[in-house]
Amino acid sequence: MNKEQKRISTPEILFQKMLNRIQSGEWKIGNAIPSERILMVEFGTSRLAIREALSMLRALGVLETNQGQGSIIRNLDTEIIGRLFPLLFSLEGDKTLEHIYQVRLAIESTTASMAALNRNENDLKNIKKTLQLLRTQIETDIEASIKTDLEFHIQIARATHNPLFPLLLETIASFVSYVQILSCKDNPQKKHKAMVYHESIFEAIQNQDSERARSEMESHLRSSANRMIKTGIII
Amino acid sequence: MNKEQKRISTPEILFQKMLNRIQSGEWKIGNAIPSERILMVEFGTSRLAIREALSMLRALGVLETNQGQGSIIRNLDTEIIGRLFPLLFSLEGDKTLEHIYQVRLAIESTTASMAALNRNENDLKNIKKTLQLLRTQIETDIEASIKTDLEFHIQIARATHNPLFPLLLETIASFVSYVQILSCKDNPQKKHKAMVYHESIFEAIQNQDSERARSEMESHLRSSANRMIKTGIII
DNA sequence: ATTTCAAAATTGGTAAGACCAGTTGGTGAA
DNA sequence: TTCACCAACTGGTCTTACCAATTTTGAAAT
Repeated sequence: MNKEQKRISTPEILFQKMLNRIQSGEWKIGNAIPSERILMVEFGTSRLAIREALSMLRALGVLETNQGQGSIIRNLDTEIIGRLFPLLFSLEGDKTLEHIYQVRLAIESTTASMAALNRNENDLKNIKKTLQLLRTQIETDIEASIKTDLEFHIQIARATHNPLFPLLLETIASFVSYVQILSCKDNPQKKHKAMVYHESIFEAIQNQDSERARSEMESHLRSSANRMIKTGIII
Repeated sequence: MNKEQKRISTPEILFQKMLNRIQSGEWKIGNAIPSERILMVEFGTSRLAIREALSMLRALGVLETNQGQGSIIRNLDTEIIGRLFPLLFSLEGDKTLEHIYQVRLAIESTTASMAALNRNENDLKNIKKTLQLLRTQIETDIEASIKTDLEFHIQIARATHNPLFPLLLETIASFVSYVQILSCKDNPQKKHKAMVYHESIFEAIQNQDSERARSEMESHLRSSANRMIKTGIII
């Protein structure tokens, strides 16, 4: 029983038309698009429909709007993927701590290795700075050090010069940070151990030793994963 | 000179709030959300703002709306993400492609290895069936074989028994399926080569040889990534 | 009592008009 | 010339009204 074609609403049509204009180059990236009032007469529709279509473009990250100025077309990079990842992950059930760590292991053993090959001096400087911050925080402010720890890993991901890796990592990590806080407290021995790993990873990346970077990262993650899973803390 | 915080518009806020409701499970997938009139009083805002927020959700594919019925929360299928791909072509089309392949490599070299260790007989049966289907399709129906190819990779990801891997892979892969269709046409030699890799990967998983599974998968992906990037196919 | 079917109520879709809130640029005063 | 202020843009929001599709209701016919 073939249902009728679903009526396509006006904003939907406008959305498609605008998308076409962008793809065809009629609306160039970086340039401003006509004002809502103008679009209104141009498309022969109400402002409401225009605004809803623009909202859709905004939701996708193709459009950036500022009051008083207008809207400009943005270059839609891989950021959109990052925007959708959290949604995908939260809607799908069944995340155990172990699952998350397996993914993290897959991602980070690669980022460590790639970072060792692709890092430039600036990357190195950033990672080093974060590492130093971590070194002091780990003795004083546990909660802050968790954040810095994540930042350290993200810095490494950035050094791959593939924007997807930091995005992915942030998404994944948002699921575990809570646990880390509970786990790391009052465990000076473990803290020290983690710090040693961090230093080793940094060294390997500095020396562009991709294999060692990968294996140190693996050991680091495995050890912290084990610790947490053993303590039985589930998110 | 720190710019003021950009004013966040009402629809934007509503969008976030609604997203939270979805993620928190207050609005369940498959269920209808309250009508626009009700949301209007609930959030204490005008219907316009509500509608713009709903438009954003629609644009992301999390909401499906039908006149006279209302709106229901959709499970965000990874397919919709693939639809966005044509948007991220502009300047960095090939670079984006490369980035995606790097992530795929990170994920799949791990899934192959893990699958070799964790697969059970049922997994094996599924993979084998898909592989056989692929063998026949690759001679006859290219388009279908692209889908089956992806299915093969996802089967492997499933065999890790970590649900995050297939999810991740689907997301990533949905971006490239477009390209593959264009790329694989009329290239019997490459098709054969890909098939050989597939067989090898399967063998390794069957024999629970995790190291070989990893390396075969790596070679496979590298070779197909190279092919596509070299041919310079941009959508 | 059950079935049927048309009217009513409910849902989203669209329009028009008014006004608020930032930004820009021009114009007049210092 | 320089500075301050005031239009005239821009998007942001609300109200009201009405259209269109669907579902629900309830009364009439069986």
